[in-house]
Amino acid sequence: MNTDVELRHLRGFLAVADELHFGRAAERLQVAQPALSQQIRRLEAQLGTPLFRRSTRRVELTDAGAHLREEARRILAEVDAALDAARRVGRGDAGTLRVGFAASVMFLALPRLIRRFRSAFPGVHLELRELPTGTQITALRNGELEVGFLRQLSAVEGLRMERVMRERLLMALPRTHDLARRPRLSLADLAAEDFVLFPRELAPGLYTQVVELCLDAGFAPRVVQESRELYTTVSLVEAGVGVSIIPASVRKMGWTGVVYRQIHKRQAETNVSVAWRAGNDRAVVHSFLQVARTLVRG
Amino acid sequence: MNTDVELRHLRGFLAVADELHFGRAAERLQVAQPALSQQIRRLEAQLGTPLFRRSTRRVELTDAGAHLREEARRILAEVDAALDAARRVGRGDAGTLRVGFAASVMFLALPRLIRRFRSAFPGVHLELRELPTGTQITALRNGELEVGFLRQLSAVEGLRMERVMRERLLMALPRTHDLARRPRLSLADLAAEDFVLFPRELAPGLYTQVVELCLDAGFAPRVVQESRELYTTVSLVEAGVGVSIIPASVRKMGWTGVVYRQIHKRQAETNVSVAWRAGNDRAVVHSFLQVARTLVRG
DNA sequence: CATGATTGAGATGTTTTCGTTATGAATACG
DNA sequence: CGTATTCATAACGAAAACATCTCAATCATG
Repeated sequence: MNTDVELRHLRGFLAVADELHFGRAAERLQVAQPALSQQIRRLEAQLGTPLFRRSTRRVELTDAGAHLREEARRILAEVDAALDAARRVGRGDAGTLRVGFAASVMFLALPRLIRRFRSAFPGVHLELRELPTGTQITALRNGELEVGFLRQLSAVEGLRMERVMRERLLMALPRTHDLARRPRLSLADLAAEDFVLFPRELAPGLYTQVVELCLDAGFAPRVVQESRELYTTVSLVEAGVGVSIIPASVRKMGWTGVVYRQIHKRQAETNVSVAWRAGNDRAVVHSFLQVARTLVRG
Repeated sequence: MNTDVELRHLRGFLAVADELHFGRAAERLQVAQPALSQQIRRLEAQLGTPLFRRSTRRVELTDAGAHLREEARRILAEVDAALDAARRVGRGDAGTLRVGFAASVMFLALPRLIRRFRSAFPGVHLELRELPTGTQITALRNGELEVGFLRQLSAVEGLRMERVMRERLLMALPRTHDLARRPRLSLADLAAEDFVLFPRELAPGLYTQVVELCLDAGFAPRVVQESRELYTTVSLVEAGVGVSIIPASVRKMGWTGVVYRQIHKRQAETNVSVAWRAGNDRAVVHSFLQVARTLVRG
């Protein structure tokens, strides 16, 4: 039906429609004038209707030509856009990327990473989903997720991982608290204190790690208050509700009524890894990983 | 830049993207398989990115390919649509047609004509404008209007005209009126009556004609009430406000409280002509005229 | 593990298509 | 009335797209 019409014909037609002059249009297209005449004659034959009314002295569009002109202009622009978009997707500058993250990672540098990635690859649409580590791992394997941020130590079959962040856990206590006067604290010093912690289900890995740290220190933390946002947690600490154990990056929030103390244990450290399916060669993924790796250096 | 990409390449790509099989796609396109391989290799070279990940046993889309697939499908559909539209415009089955009409024509068969045209050429968009005859004539010459309906008797330089309707003017009076009992009336019998007429500016030609008819009969009509819509005029007549002179087609409205009487004069006739610019060969215009001419026969 | 079937890619010759040059015809303009 | 401009036509040549044949790789199957 229309399968003999090629973009070349539309390009030629558009040039003549713009110039209303076969000679100038041919020059613009870098072809000889008779070639253009033939192209357009063929197009007109295909359509079964003239596109120009031409004498040797004047060229003007017919109704059909005027209509086709607008359409041709749009279509050619769309082809360009589509091809450029495909190029960008091929380079990893565009497309959709599904990123999962364990809740506790939100406390860390994820927001900064997202911002950094968005500015580096503005064409990429990010789908962010908060998911428990286990769910992420299956989702990554199923291809429902391209990238995951999780607290996973051991290797997982079929996935590749890289540590992107390591940060210490700190004790946080109210400035008004008696213990706050001492420059050094051991975890055991908190044995009798009230704790403010996030709920276990929100970040099971981190929760377990915190509890185990306490058990190592010889006590089980008495949680008097739960809080889903780290921001709230710290403000509760400041208000004197209790003490807490939080990732070091929180210090940057700049709460004046809270003091932080090192936990002198090797396990008092949280590792955040970025994970992706082995063999996933989507260019967007590598673009993202490239940005994620900048976190390692800071 | 993208000027080497042709629709052929998009068609080939789309076939393979749909089939995920070079052989079947080639069959669908009625070409040999190696030709397709080459087409797609060229497209990929143009884009600088692979569109398929292929082994000898499996073909699957890359991200760039998946994106391009949707775009290609849309673009090819749009090209088809654009070419079809151009064909239709060329045949006069589509486009925009600007139609002017003198106000008094609205009283006649214009609505029926519009309806008839719309069903015959649903692709054509009609721009209807009520304009005085004089304005229409200049608008037709300027190309601001393609077709006009007017009451013009004499020929006009540069325009072509055809009478599409001729209808008599009738006296209309309330059934309750004394004169309504007489089966035959002459116009002079209305000399002393109150008249309901449309305002002069609304249809100057028809207005003048009505007044001249009365003057011929030896009186000037005393207009006690003006009314912009003919519908209203007749209802006022029925209400006994006065008598009127109206085009015969109004009788079809079926007012029971109104009686109509012939005016036995040759001038008691209104001619409606359709006019267009001489040499206007827009296909839509001729499509419209073709429908307009059906009015002559009824 | 070997063999055959299937599938995409490569190489080569042919056909088709497209473009260029040369020429012709029509129209506006001096 | 002649000239210059401009689009169409014809003939030729080049480039491309395509078909055929062949190969290499992979998967299924006995």
